Amino acid sequence: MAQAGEGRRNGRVTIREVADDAGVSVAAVSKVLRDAYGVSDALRAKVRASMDRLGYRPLASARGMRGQTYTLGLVLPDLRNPFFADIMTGVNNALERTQYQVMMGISASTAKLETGVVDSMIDRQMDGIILIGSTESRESLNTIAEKKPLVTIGHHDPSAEAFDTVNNNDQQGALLAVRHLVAAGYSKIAMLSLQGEPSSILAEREQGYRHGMVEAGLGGAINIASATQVMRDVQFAAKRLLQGPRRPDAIFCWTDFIALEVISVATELGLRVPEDVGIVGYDNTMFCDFAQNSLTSIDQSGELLGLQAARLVIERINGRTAVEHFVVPPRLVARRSTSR
Amino acid sequence: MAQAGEGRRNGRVTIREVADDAGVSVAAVSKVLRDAYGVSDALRAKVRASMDRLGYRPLASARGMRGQTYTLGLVLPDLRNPFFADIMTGVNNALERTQYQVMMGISASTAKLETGVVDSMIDRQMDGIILIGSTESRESLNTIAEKKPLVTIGHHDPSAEAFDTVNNNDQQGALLAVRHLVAAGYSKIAMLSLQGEPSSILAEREQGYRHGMVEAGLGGAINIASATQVMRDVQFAAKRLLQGPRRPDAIFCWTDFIALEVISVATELGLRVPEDVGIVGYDNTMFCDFAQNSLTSIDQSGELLGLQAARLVIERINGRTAVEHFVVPPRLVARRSTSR
DNA sequence: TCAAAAACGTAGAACGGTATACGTAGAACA
DNA sequence: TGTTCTACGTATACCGTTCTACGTTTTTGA
Repeated sequence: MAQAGEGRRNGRVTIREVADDAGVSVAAVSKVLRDAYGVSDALRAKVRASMDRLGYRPLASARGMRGQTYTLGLVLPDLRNPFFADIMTGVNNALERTQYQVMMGISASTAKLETGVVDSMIDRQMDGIILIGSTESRESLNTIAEKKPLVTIGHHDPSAEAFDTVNNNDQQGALLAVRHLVAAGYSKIAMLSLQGEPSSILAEREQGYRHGMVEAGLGGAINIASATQVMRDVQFAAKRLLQGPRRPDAIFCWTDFIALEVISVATELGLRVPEDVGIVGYDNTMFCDFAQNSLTSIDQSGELLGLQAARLVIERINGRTAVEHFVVPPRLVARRSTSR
Repeated sequence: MAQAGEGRRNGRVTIREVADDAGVSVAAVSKVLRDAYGVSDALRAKVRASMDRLGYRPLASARGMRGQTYTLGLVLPDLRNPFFADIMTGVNNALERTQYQVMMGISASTAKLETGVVDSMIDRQMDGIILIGSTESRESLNTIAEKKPLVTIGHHDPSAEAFDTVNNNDQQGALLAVRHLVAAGYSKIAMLSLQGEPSSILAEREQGYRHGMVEAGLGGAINIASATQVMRDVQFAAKRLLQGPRRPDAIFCWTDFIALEVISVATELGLRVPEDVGIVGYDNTMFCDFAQNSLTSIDQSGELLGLQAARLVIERINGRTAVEHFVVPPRLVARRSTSR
């Protein structure tokens, strides 16, 4: 076991070899590497040339021992939801011209796994952490923030001090959805929410939904069902709603791919979308636009969220301590699934 | 900048503190950590207790300097394709009871970015690398394999010696698709393939498609179009096919989400699926099952592929050098999109 | 009963960078 | 002309582990 590892390590160029090649000290090379103070242009050029010639790449582990690893950790709840692809695009754009690299981990939407992933990112000396759709408590997040610069996406905590948050206005997004449905003539509007560890964005969306219903004088029709992200569970919940005594004429779903599944269930039950039941999703992912779905959805500009999160975490790495809470307004994109 | 980093590092428990707490040497603690030879049960228990009491976690960077980091790198081409979620499930299952952790990177399906991601994983001392849907050349892969244990998923190279491969039989998968379409009464069967850097799995699928067409006496109708993964591009290619002079009555698409897009385009053009045009996808991702899609697809057991890849890379880390090529047979799942 | 072997534990040199403390030369200032 | 800065380089301790080499105790075998 050690054998294979040892054999492979050979051939790796070290900072010492670069220093020898350039005829300077190790410290000088390190300075060039870090863009540190006290290097002349001539020396910099000489060192750069040697690095290129030898194909030198600094070892992140070694750097991590005393300085930075130039690695950002990004935790996703789930790989099936294409919304996260949009966020990643934004993150990558923000990092394009920096020397930072992102490594992703999956929390599978459970606090236990999420903690494990985050801990292992801290163990791996990530310089900063971006947490998407976290279900952790304020204290847990503060604990993480004590150790590493932290930014959350999709976690509402406007009074948080130790970490930054990036969000769309989920309450308003839900409100837009309800208003749109009401305007389209629906009145028995239900919401399908997420079951499991309580998440602040779901709380916000539920709040917005309630608000919208009351505003439209439909407070009596408020009806929030919930299901985990497991297929079978969603199908069951959707059937319950659509076959129950208080059958809704519209369902606002907390995320697109759940909405697509609800469309599927409705279709199988012989219900027509949008005539018999209107459906609204959230995130406006690429699948909404497919003709067979044509799903009305709330756009929360995932790419922008990712971009901002990356910007904020790098600012924190560079020393900012004042908290920042970034909120983008959501936008409703109407499609056929609600055009009654 | 250093300030923030320094302030945060404080409080981290080191192996020395554990050793002091347990009243043993640092080396002894390290041995316990690595399950190395020469520790009595009593010592092990004592050390474990101290580790728990102090909340000790070994620092990956420091471990990486001499030994392993217990981190596996996994490179995905794309975050939008839900197929990769299946693979990840398998990988995670395989790693459940080990101390390995996976970190993911995205190659965006370009060799340049892929090289960058892989290099940065090597810099970060990942113990092994799993590459999904790689478009790199044999030499590049060999170069990587020289440095780290490497396993590819979705890359055919049965004569590779330096790294393991895990695949489904793509040629057979395509063959199944064509045979199924022929049996359902389609004859002008086109294939929509992937444009860009040549990929061996696409080559295999095209080969299988050709083979199937010839076998059915339809050699003259062979028609392979291609498009990148960009939405607009796919739509354009689909329209070209469906509005062209040799309009096919069925299209075999290289992956599900492309097929869903083709269904969308066909629908918008007023064509009925499956009556006017039959559609087959590949990967049998969760979206195929939705009633509005009901997409016939080829299942390649993503979860199994992920599981095997993780197993193989760990075996290599543990010293195996003999090459292994794992191939799983694909399975056609018929749905409404081809039931003429 | 004694030598040899096995089991257990320790000391301390790596690993490849970073960053502090310091030396030296030339420029600027009085 | 000396003094004080500033710019540029260097030497080297240090980060938290691993792992080899070695010493000591216990067990085994004849």
